[in-house]
Amino acid sequence: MSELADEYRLEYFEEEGFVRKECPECGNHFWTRDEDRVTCGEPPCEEYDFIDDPGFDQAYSLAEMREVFLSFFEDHDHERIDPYPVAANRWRDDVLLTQASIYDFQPLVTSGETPPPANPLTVSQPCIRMQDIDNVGKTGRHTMAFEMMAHHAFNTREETDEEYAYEGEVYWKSHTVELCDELLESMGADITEVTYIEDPWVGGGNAGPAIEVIYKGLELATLVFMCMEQDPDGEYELKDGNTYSFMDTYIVDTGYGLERWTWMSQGTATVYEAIYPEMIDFLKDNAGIDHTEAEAELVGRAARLSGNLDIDDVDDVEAARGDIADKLGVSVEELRDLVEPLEDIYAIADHCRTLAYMLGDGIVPSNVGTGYLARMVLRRTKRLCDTVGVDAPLDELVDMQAARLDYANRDTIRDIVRTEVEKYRETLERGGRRVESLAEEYAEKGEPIPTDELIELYDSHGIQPDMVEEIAAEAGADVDVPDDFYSLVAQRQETPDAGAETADDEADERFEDLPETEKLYYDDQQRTQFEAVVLDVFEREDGYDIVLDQTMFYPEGGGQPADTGILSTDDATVDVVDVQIQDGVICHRTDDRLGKGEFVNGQVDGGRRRQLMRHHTATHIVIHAAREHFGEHVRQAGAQKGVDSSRIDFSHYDRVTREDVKAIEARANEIVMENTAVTQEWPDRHDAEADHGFDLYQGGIPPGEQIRLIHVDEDVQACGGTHVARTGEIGTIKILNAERVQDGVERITFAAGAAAIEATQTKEDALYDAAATLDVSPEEVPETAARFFEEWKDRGKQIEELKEQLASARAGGGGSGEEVEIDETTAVIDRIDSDMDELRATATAIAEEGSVAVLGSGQGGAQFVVAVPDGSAVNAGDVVGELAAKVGGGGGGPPDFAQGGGPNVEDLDDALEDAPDVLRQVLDA
RNA sequence: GGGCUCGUAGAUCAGUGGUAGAUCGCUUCCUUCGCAAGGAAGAGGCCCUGGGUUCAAAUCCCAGCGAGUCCA
Repeated sequence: MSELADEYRLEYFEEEGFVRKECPECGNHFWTRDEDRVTCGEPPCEEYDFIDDPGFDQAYSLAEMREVFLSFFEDHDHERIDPYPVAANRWRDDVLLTQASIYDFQPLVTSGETPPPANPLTVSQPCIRMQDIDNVGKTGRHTMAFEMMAHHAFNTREETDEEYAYEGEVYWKSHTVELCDELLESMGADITEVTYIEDPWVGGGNAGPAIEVIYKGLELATLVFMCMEQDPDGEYELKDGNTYSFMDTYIVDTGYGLERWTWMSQGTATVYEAIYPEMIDFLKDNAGIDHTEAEAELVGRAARLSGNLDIDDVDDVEAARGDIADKLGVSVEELRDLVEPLEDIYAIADHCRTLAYMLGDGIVPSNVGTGYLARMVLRRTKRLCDTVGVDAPLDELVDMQAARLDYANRDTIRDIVRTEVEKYRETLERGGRRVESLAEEYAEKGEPIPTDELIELYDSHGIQPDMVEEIAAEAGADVDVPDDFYSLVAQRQETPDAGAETADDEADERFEDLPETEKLYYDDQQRTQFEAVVLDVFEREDGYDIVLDQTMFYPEGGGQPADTGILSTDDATVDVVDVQIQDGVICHRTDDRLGKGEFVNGQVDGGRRRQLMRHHTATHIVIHAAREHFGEHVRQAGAQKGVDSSRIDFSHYDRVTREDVKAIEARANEIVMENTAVTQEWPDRHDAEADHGFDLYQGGIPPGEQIRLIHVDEDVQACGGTHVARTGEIGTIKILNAERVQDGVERITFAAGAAAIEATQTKEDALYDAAATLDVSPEEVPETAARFFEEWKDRGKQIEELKEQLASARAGGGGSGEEVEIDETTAVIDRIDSDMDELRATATAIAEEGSVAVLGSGQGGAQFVVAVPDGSAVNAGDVVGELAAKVGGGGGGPPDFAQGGGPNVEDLDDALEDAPDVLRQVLDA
């Protein structure tokens, strides 16, 4: 750490007369204006000093504070930008949720590939940190949802030769601290009390010096100066044990906690009361929490005390509870009864805000990804409501936060919450029944419910151990929840190795030197013929990769398969079977080679290409129609175009019904019939984002300063695929199927153009065939099929009845069977060539008459049934075993009724002849 | 993306290779002025689909479809 010490010697500190000190408590170095200052000022070295004594001139609400911050930086030459969604996986695949403002600009802007929307800029970015979920409500200062107010500046070093999307230095460390100081002063803070602690930052492969800003015991901001990257040869070893070196880009990354600034301005006991007071009041009222003045005073003192303690997570809170109770002169139980409901209410308010951000940004609850996180938060919130006795519907609570945050899709949010709460209720009901029967079972045995049952209940059925305890107690069963329960669950999840990762193809040096191929397929998407020069040819295992200077062949990408076709010179023609793009260079996989430097004539398979274009444009239309039909939360989650059919996966919180399909199909074909123009444009990416928002990037985020937009009707998407010129060229769109691929993700398969006609005809053929078989018109098929099915069932019942009648008739002496006296009883031995059902019925009937039945059948192999009347000493299982052995098989069953058989039908009669002997033998044994 | 659990009567679920069951609901009858309830009888099952193993599969194995759940 000390290696970076020089990085903190800022001009600003020098000009303002700051001194650098070392905190005697924690050993950290910090900068202060106060020469007499001893500690760094951050708990636990020092205590909160702003509760009931706000550190700013006036109290601000959350919204007011946000505005003060953003306009301060606007006044200091920053451009204000709109916040990004909390679902960070919309633009990057390494994280699920936005956890800091810098996430907005990773990885494309921080690496210098793409320019920032403005430079410098300021933003108040909603963030969600799931890792704080257990602390919320308990520590008094943790929230899962928060807004990180920030200002960022993106700089590149003067001396670099590389090209970056931004150039030169906007400002760096000194000015950043100066701005922070000025902001604090403008709020009325006593800046001699502010300390700047040196705290190098490392994360996500980047690093740099950073400064924590502490005021009155509260960390108000972190100023990060990202300027290093992980480098095995780097000269700086930082706290994560890796070595780092300086980058060409260096970025000011600040984070000012909106909630904390608001709290500082109000000095309430906890942060929650400062940021959503009206919601806290509502929840308290709804849960019937009504404190006497003495109680309220006690709660306030407890909050202040816990604020002053070294509390980083919920375990500390539990540990500290006893100390706090002592200091307040009450029992731990008394304190807990008073404080716990409040903690739950704080958590509910925070969780509802989290849900409002998530659902408001279009996250759909699911069993995967961000959807799973949303579901987890929702269920947890519902449990908290039930525990503390809040009976207001959850959708109303989430809506209160959504209204505060000004979301436009509040109806959808409420709908999603209602659907999810209902699903959860069903899960609980199902689980409850399961636990009840399990509890009764073990209560009867007098055993506690074993751990592996608990693990399965949780892992497979989503039932928390504490819920099992509750229900089991009612049934009188014990439950022993082991301390390491969750690690046992994790163990069960472990899989026996995922297998080695596939090794990357080694980089081809000749390949890297090639220029980017000129893409003719964007100039005129209708053309299929072109001329080009062969730049290079690579021999591959199963053919050749030919690189041209320009091409009309579309490489596989964005869910659109590659074009096929031919390349020909004066004396040779090769087939193009696949086309791939890598770093802008397009490779044509061919069956034979062409000479380097030759002129070629390229011809794309036009029929195939046109069909792919129809399907690609149709994909945009279908998703657009689905969005119109279901709402804005519908978002592409993957797509694959083909020649015969295409499919599109999209987020939606309910099943797609037949009615939905019809409506979407109708709307999609309306757009086709309107025959509107499909247009492309290449706007600046930030203009495009400003105009259309992040919904542009349904198929992924492309790099670069300009992006390609495709307009179809009112739909706009960033897309690299090829499209028809007018929607009418699609001909028709036929939805073939709708299915659920994951919870919260639906798949629609459809066909366009000729493929739609073919698909429809195939389906009609099936209907016509069925109609012909039933000898009715297609319209009558459903009714007739239903009638036939009913009749078929009736006949089954009739046959069964007749078999039973036949059986009792046979038993009554109508059969042809041989009767033999064995011991005291009569045995009927007979061969009836019928199925097992009839054999069984007959045997049962004979046994009811008081005789032993030994029946054989040659149908479907040699089969036996032996039935024995009550009180007979014959063991039917043994008899069948012996007989079946004679036909090369086996058999068995209970002593009074057994079945068996074997493959050798020709030995059946012999076996039956031996039956009397077998019976006697079995009796004697 | 991975793991796990479950698909049996209208509903909820038993049934671990050998004749498909229970409870509730439903229908009819009896008791009652009527209702709640009680008594009696009865109807209601391609045991999710398709393969495989076996003399024999609701049951065991594989695949698919459907539902649920945990984790990243």
